[in-house]
Amino acid sequence: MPSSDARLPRYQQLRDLLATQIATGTWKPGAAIPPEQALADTHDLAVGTVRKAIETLVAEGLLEKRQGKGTFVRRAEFANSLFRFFRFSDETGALPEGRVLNRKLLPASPQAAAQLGLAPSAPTIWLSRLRLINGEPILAEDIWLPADRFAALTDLAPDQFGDLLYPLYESLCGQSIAAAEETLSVEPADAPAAALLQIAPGTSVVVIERLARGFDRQPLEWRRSRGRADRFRYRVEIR
Amino acid sequence: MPSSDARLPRYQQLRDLLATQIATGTWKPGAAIPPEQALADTHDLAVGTVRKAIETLVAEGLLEKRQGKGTFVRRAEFANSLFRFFRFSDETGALPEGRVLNRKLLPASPQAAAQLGLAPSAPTIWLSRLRLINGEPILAEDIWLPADRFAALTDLAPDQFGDLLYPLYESLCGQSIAAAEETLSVEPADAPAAALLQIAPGTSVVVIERLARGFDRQPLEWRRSRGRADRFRYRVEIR
DNA sequence: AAGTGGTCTAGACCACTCC
DNA sequence: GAGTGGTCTAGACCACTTC
Repeated sequence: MPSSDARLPRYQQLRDLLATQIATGTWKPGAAIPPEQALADTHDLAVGTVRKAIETLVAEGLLEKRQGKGTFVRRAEFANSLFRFFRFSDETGALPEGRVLNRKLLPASPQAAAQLGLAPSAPTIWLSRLRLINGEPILAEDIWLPADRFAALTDLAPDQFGDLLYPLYESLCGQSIAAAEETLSVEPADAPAAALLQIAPGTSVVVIERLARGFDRQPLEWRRSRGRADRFRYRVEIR
Repeated sequence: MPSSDARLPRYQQLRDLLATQIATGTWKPGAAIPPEQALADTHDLAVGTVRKAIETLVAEGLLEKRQGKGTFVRRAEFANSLFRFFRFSDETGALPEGRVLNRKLLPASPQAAAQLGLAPSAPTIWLSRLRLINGEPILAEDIWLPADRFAALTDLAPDQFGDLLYPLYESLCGQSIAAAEETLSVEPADAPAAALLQIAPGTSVVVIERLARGFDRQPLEWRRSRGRADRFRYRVEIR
């Protein structure tokens, strides 16, 4: 379990404790955690040690400090942080529409199982989803989620998913996405993808494969997106 | 110049000073900087303050600590850190060959001037370069460099550039690449690119535009690379 | 004025590396 | 054993926010 080893430095132990409390909702996103002095008193630590624990959580993106006001649990803005890397021809940065076309309980595909660290054919929730800008289809997505963690999604009608999935994962399933790895490649469109994207079969599409992880680095979502190459624009900063 | 503002926190001033000394070669890459206590004495600071300055430089990737041994100037491993994002069909991770085909002193193109922050038509060094894996052309690159900072490259024969440019920038011109921004897109190959990549004109190619910056965030290199889409594989970690 | 985080100090002891 | 960074303390004063 994530219970801290007593041989670890004290600021690490406090960091782990605070991380657990944040994850289990002791303080809601946007709320303030206790002042540094209070934490120091209750845990019998020097303020400097508390500060170091908090600093690491700030660096990890879990907390946010505001001078003179306090230290706050950060709202997960992954919709922005992940999707602002996409810039299709529409330069307004408008939020793309998300439309869930299909949802099924399926045994994991070999690739999805391997990526998510599940047993072969473990139960997963599969989503087929289309993303549109100005009503024009841009991305066709296949999404696999471990069925046990995301059971709540089976009760939701497809038209109730909304434009963003990650806030839904958080509010409905208690699963927060903290980081992701993406791999990009190019391939010819197969017939179903071509139909969804309204392009000729065989036209080049960009493939974005994403493995999204929680704060504990556990894989939570495996996603394979295919996008129109002519509208594709992807921006990255390197170290 | 980058001389620190006295109103800044002292650890920031020390950070700036150390960064400048690293950039100007006071300590060579791989060498140790003075111990924390020595820095505290010479700059009349508490050790804790020195530690904070060093911590930020470690976080920025300029320094590296080794417990019990000292704090060292990090060797720039940009060959790895930048190019390991590329994984073409050759999965061995073999270093691609780099071949400079042409080098000219040219007035900057409008796009290059804008990206590099130069005056229109400012003098630049332009390189045409081909990258190959197993003798097979993979990437065709156009590279623009500000002529003043990279003057030393005009004396070098094209076949003496070697496979990696960034170590050359550092050793010959004293210019270190610290970070980069890349934008990916897809377009049809024009005739010259198609010829270099040995593909049919009009075939889809991946375009990677890269602006590389020094430690002081100054733009140093603007690069436009076109790659065979069928061999393209690009991997990114998001936060 | 009271409460918060931001900076800085001065010193203690521990853990690792090298000789 | 000497020298390095790693952890931790206890306290001071500053800057910002809120009342």
